[in-house]
Amino acid sequence: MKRNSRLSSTLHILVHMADTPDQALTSEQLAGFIHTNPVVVRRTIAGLREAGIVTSTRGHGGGWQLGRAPDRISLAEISAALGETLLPFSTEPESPGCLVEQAVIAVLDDFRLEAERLLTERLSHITLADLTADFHRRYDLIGVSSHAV
Amino acid sequence: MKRNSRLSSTLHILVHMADTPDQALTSEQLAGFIHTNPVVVRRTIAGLREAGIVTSTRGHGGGWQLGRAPDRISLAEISAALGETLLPFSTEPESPGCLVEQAVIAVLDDFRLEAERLLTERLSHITLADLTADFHRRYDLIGVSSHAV
DNA sequence: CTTCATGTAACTTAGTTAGTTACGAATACG
DNA sequence: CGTATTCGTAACTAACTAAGTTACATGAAG
Repeated sequence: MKRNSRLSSTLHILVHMADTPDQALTSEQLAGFIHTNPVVVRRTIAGLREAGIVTSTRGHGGGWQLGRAPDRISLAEISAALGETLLPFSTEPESPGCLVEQAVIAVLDDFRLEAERLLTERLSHITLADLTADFHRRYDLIGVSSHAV
Repeated sequence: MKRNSRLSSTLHILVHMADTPDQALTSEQLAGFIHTNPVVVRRTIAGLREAGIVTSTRGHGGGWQLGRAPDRISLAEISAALGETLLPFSTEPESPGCLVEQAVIAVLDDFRLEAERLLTERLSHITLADLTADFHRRYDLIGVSSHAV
C-alpha cells in the first residue's frame, strides 16, 4: 500500500507558520516549502481551518496563520483534522452472515479501537511547539558547529 | 485514504483452513470464502508460504494447509508476511537540507518506531487459535439459541 | 499420460490522489 | 470606486496502485 505523506507535509508547513507568527503566509509560499501547488495546499489544510488550527484571510496581505499557540496544537488534532486514518486496514463485512468473518472482524475491531486510543493518546502529547523546539535545536547546532570550524 | 482489507480477508481464509486441518483447501475454495479470484488468493498468501505460516501442494488433491498449529501463528506474523504497513504515513525527505523537515521527520519517525513496536507486541499476543475459538463460541451460541427457540 | 492444482507473468480495469486550470468571492489599497 | 491580491472551490488530467483476469508453465496423483 502506498504511504501517505500528507501528515508530514502539513507539519512542515505548520512549523514554518509557527516560526513567523506575526505574518500571514500565502498558499504560494507554503506550497514552495513542500514543492507543490498552492491549490493542493489550500485543499489539504482546509480541514485544519475548520478545526481552528489555522486561520486564513483573503485579499491583499492575506494568507495563513496559526489559530492558537503552538503548544496548544497537538499532532493528534492535526492528524484528525486531515482526516487521516491511524490504522490502514479495513474491517468492512464482505460476507454478511459468515460467522468466521464475524469473529475475524470482532477481534480486529477490538484491536483497532484499542490501538487508535493508544496512538491518539501518544500523539496528543506531541505539540507543534515540540517540533519547533526540535527545529531550533538543530538550527543552533548547525550554527555552533560552523562557528567552531 | 483507502483502507486495505487484505489482513481481514487473509484471516478469514486462515480460520477456514484451521477449521479443516486434515484436508487441503484449493485456491478456488478459498477464493469462494472471500468472493474473489483464485489467482488473487495465491498472490496474496504467497508471502505466508515463504513465512512457513501455510504450505501449498500442487496437483491432484493439492491445495493449502496451515504450516503449524493455530496457537503458534500470531497476527503479527501474518501481518508482516502480507507486507502490510501498520502505520500508513510516510516520512520520505522531500526537501533535503531543510532543517524544518528534518525536525518533523525525526519526531514522526520516533513516533512511528515506538508505535510499530507497540502494535506488533499486541498483535503477537493474538493467535489464529484465538480467532477460531471466537468463531466456535459464536457458532455454539447460534446453536443454543436456535435450540432454545 | 491425463487431470488437477499451484506459480507466475502480463494485461485490463477501477479507484484514489496529486497536480492543474479556471473563475468566483472577499479584502486591502490608492 | 476599481484594481490587485489572495483564498475557496469546482472541474479536469495524469500518475499510480491494487484487484481482477487470462494464459500458460510446472509439478503431483491416479
